[in-house]
Parts: sequence; structure tokens; C-alpha cells
Amino acid sequence: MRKIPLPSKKRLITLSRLLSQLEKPRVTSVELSELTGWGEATIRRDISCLELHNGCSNGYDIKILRDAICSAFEIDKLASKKHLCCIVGLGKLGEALLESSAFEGSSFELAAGFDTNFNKIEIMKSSVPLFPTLDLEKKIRQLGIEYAVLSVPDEKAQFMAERLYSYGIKGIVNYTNIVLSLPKEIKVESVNTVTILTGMIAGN
Amino acid sequence: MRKIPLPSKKRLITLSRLLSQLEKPRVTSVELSELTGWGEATIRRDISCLELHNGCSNGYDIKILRDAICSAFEIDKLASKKHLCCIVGLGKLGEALLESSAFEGSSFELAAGFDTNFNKIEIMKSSVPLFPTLDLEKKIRQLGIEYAVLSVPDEKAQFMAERLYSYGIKGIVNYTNIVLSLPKEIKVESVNTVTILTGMIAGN
DNA sequence: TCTTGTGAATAGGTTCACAGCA
DNA sequence: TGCTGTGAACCTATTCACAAGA
Repeated sequence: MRKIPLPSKKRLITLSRLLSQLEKPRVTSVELSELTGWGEATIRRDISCLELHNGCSNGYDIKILRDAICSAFEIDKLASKKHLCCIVGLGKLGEALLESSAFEGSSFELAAGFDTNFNKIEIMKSSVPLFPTLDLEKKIRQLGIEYAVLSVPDEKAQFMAERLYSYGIKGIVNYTNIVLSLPKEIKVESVNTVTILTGMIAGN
Repeated sequence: MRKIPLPSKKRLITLSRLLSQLEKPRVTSVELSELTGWGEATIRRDISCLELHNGCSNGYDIKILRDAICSAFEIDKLASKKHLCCIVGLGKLGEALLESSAFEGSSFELAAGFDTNFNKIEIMKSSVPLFPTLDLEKKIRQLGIEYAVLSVPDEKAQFMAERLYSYGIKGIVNYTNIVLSLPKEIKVESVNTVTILTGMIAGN
């Protein structure tokens, strides 16, 4: 397959989620444009990157299109080998992320939760196995965890991120308020409500 | 001021946060490049958009630079008129976002939390005023709330987003798992751990 | 007639490379 | 000497516009 531009990849991934929300068999680029706000030509080009040639004069077959996106990015929900993740820091936010159903039916599996507080781990009930942060390295290597969601207190964020990097974690979703500085070998994506809101007022 | 490219704006906003984490008086573009992973030329051009001309052969004055970014985007922390936000849906996640200190010292103020469950509102203790979703429109208009954080159950996400739009909300930070479809007059930014993770495995 | 798929044109951003300043 | 600031070149992504297929 030809190289897909990064923005196209991101749109296609969102598109695959949108498609599973639709309850009809076919959809056109114009309709998708209305639903997403992206240009219709952009949508057609994104889809054409998949080299499906599935579209016709009444649009795309939703199921075929969605499956094509999933297999293009190896995000098949039935993937035999799911990517394992963990949540580091089980405060209110970490707990909420742990309980969310977001991982269900994705190609990721929440394989562990970590917290320094032994008591909390003991008491908290969760379908995800919980461990003390003491065992962080051991469990990451043992279970083969590749990605981490970071929701520790801000003071510990940079330190913990460096540990995660040194244990071979490939990517961090950073829910703390700290701007992390890590080698470029590890992917970091920060989620920060205030930063997002600021982007909105500064926006074009 | 000349038009600043959108990616530059986003980087500058992150930069302002990074700068407040630094504990020294000056910093060079090379150092910032190492801390952020962005190219040094990119950083210099971003900063030059501010037309500060503050840099010299030992870099930028951190305080001046940070203040310049803040005033360029009207995100002064001392701003007399803060932008008001609310959180809609006080499940585990909404509650966590409500309690987080993220808004402290920002140009945004968390002015209200909403939930359909009267009991929860009654019982929950919070420094932010809580209201039943019944009063959503009334309170948004009364208080002058401009932005919303959406953390309702997925089934209600699209419906609630449309309500928020119709009440004049300018932007939504969407923490649900739903891809929202709204008119382009309203800014929507979605935060979804699995989508972010997927972007990492698909990444360039 | 409707929609896709795509060359070609355009717009948008990044990086190079170096002049100029402290 | 060591840095910034910025034209110019380059690269990336979006949009236009239309041929071709159902």
C-alpha cells in the first residue's frame, strides 16, 4: 500500500468509529463530509489511500469500508494478538479510565493498573488486575505491556514517564498537567482539558 | 500581529506550559528542541511569530517569552474576564475532571457541573456549584458559560452535544466514546484513549 | 445522473542555510 | 563565537475539476 499521510490516518481512524455508529448500509463522501465537517474531496482522497475501489454512484458500503480501515491499521477488533496497555496512577482519574468501557471491542487490552498505595490496590475491585508500582518493571516485562496511560500526580509525572521509557514502553497517553520531556523513540500524546480549551480560543 | 499557523499556535501554547516548568532564567531553541522533540528551526519560527525580538546569543528570557505567549493568545492567568466552562455528566470521569486542579491558574474557570441525578448533586461535595441537567440551559445563559466538557454516558452524547450547541456553547471537549456530528460553528475536540493509542500504532 | 477516484493546482508548514546581532 | 530571525527551498496536505464507471 502506498504511504498514507498522517492526517489522513487520523481521520480514517476516526472515520472507522463514525462508521460503526451509522445504521445504514451505504454512505457517500458528501454525507461523511456533513457528519465530520471535513471536505468531501479530503474524505474521498483519504479513502482512496486504502485502494479499495469499492465506491460507486451510491457511495461506499459501510461494512466493507470499515473493515478495510481496520485491517489497514491492524486494528481488527478480533485481532489475535491485542496490544497490551496499563494505567499508571489510580487516583480518581485513573480509576475512571480503568472502569471505562472504552477498551471494549478495540485492538487494545487493559492488562494492568498500578498504584503506589497498597491499600487502594487491595480494596479496589476491578476486572483489570492491579499491582503496586513497586512491581511496575516486573509486570510490564512479564505481561509484555507496550503502552501506558499516565495519571499519576503531577509531581511524579516526569519521573514516572522516564521509568516507563526505560522499561521499554512504546507510547504514553499523558493525562497529567505536565509537559513531558522524553527521547523521541517513545511516543507521547498529552490530553489536557485546559490546553484543548486554550486551543479553541486561539483557534483559526 | 501577523497570522500565526495553527500548528504553531498549538506548539506555543504547550511551550508556555513547558516554560513554567523550567527553573532557570534563559533557554535556547536547541534546548527547547531537546525538551519537546520539535525541530529547532520550527521553534525559532514559532517564537518569531510573536515578534518579540527578545532572543540573543544566550537564548530567550523565559519569563518574557512566557508572558508574550500568554498575552498573544489572551490566556493571561490574571485575566479579569475568565472564560467560563462547565462539566456535563458527573460519572466517575466527570467527577475526576471536576476535582482536578487543572483549571487553577488558567484563563478558564470551572463554573458549573451538571448531572441528571438529583441525589448525586445533593451528596457530592465540590467547590464548583452543581446543578441538575434540567437547569442546563438556564444556568448556561445565566452564568454566561461558553465551553463544555462532555462526560455523559455514550448513549446521551450526541443528544446532549446538540443541546449544548443550541444553548450557544462555543466549544466542547468530548470525553465520550462517540464521534459527535455538529455544525461547524461549534468547535469539538475529542479525547479518546483508544483512538490516541491507535494513532500511535498507525503512526509514521 | 450521481458519485468515485485522481492528476494538477494550490495552500500550508517545515527546514535549510546564512546574514546579522550581542 | 553562539545565538536568533528569516528569505528561500522544500515538503506535505488539501482542494479543484473533471474523466470514467455504475
